[in-house]
Amino acid sequence: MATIQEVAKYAGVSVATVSRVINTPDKVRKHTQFKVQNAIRELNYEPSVLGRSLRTSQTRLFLVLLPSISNPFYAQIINGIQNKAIESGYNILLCETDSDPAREVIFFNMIKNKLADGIISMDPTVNKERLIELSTKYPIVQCSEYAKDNTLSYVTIDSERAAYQAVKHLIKLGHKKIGLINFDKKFLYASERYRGYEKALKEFDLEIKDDWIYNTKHLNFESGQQAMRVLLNQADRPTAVFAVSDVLAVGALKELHINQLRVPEEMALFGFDNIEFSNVVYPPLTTVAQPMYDMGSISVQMLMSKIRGEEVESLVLDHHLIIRETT
Amino acid sequence: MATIQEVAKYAGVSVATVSRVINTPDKVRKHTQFKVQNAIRELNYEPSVLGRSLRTSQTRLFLVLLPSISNPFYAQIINGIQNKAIESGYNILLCETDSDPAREVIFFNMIKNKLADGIISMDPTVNKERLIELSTKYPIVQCSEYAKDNTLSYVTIDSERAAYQAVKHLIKLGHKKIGLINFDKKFLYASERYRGYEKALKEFDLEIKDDWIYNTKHLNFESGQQAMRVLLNQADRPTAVFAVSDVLAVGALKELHINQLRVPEEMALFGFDNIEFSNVVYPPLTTVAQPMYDMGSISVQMLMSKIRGEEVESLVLDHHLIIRETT
DNA sequence: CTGAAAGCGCTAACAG
DNA sequence: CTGTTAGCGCTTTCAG
Repeated sequence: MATIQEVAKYAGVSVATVSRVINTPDKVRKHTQFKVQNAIRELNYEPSVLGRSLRTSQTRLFLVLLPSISNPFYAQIINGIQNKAIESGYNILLCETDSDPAREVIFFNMIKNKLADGIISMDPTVNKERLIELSTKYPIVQCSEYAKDNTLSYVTIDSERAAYQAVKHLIKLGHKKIGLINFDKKFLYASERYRGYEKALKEFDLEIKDDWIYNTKHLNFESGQQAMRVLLNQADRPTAVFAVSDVLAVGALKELHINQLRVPEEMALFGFDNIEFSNVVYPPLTTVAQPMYDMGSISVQMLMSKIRGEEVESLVLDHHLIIRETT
Repeated sequence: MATIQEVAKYAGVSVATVSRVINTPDKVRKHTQFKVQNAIRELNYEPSVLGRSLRTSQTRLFLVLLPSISNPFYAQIINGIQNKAIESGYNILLCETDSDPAREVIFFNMIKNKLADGIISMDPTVNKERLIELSTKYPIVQCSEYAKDNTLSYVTIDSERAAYQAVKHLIKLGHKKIGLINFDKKFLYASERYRGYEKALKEFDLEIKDDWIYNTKHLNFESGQQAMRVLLNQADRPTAVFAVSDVLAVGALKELHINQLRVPEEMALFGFDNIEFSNVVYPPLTTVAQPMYDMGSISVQMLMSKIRGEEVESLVLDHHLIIRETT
């Protein structure tokens, strides 16, 4: 790679002028501009982000933190993020934290080190205190998952209400015994969806039975399957189950197949997230759709505002139920 | 963030000494070390990657190029990459190219700009010429997908042989009419898997019928489903189908469900990749397992060797068939 | 409109 | 063992 000095020498001007041609062309005479442009082309020059960053402290890059790329839920959000970012002249780097605090620190340091201009965090396992502290100094936006702290901006949905509606839908269908496959309640959305579940059951005077609630440790197919196995093993088992994530629901569905239970006749199932898989399994999964693409692109807009130093309002987007064939 | 100067002043030493304490502690007296360590702690100092990079031209970061994170095939490879990278003191940045050449350029520029020390490319759509050219200057390794060019290192499997074995397995089961759901043959693995398919059929004197071969444009569930729909619509339809990717196979399976065909009795199905989902669908998919984790970690080792300036041998790893219930 | 020069944070000779 | 200093590639005053 040629450096700015080489270009300057080649064009017979100073480095300052080269820099001006690149950043503020109006301040340079047309003729000089032309000479420099020519040198740039000839030498195949590209400004070094490193040198520039060191000087200006901006990289036009931002970090997207997510726990694991194997959860398809993130795929579409990232799509939205990526498109909007590129539109705004930014690039994104995906950072898989694997829910490992040590790894998180590495990525946080990247922003401290000015290797990135901002962070979109989608990681529910993120250290909230650290995130809040960091957000006082650097542009940070939370997407989907969020900490209950008003110094931190987020874009998300109303999980409690969505869960409430899902369970209500099961009730309207005549179900009286409704199970819940939940994720570890230390995650905000898990506890919110639990509350929605609870609220619906209470409203219709239905029993909330501990035996019908299973909290998984992990968010993968196997956990969902195992949860359903436990639920099925009860003498008095539920006739419908609400799973707080499609990944869990799909795993649960597998267990139903293994036990040759007819879905939804012998067991109804309601998922959450509307991941691509949910429409490929058989029968297609009834689920809650989040506006994933929008969540992604909006979080970028929010981040851009923050970078510009503007005040940013957090946002709760609409969801909707997608009734397919498991209910 | 505190700078090295502030630390130096606080500790009452020169910046050089601070730098030494960080990079080559042995060259510093214990007592001085202690003072500096203390200052570092007090001021919460972390070396700026930017300043360091500008000076040393290394970031201990590398880029992982992949077309799309929504293909679960990559998840496990990335796992292998990530673990090995961290072990080696490196960090990775995931770069989704979306098969968009423009985006590719951005990431390639990052390495030219010394923002990363190396690249692992898993993108089959990557511009091969550019990659080859780049690889003469920068450390680059291909993982899974590869260009047939011996200047470029890769780690992969023998796709042709794997496909051959898969189809042979179907033949041994008594199938005489075997369809193929393939991906665009401009991708090397697609053409290799095609060759394996062809070879097996020829060996057993079975008909290779164009109508039984469908090349999808995209690599997603829907394409697989559509492919199977076409295959089923034939008057003389195959009794078994080999799909070159689990994603396609899973989509195909959905179409079989919709048509109420019993699997494998009325239609057998063989996938490829052993993605997590393949064992969750019903019936569980027979497929080819690639050593994804190993591919990931080996590609890191290869990249490290390259960074150290060593010669690197490309590698073809073993695969194996996983016979589940769709055959 | 253009050039000279300072400096972003760091490392690595070089001297002592 | 430690300090001084040049310089990585760039942008940005400040003069002219």
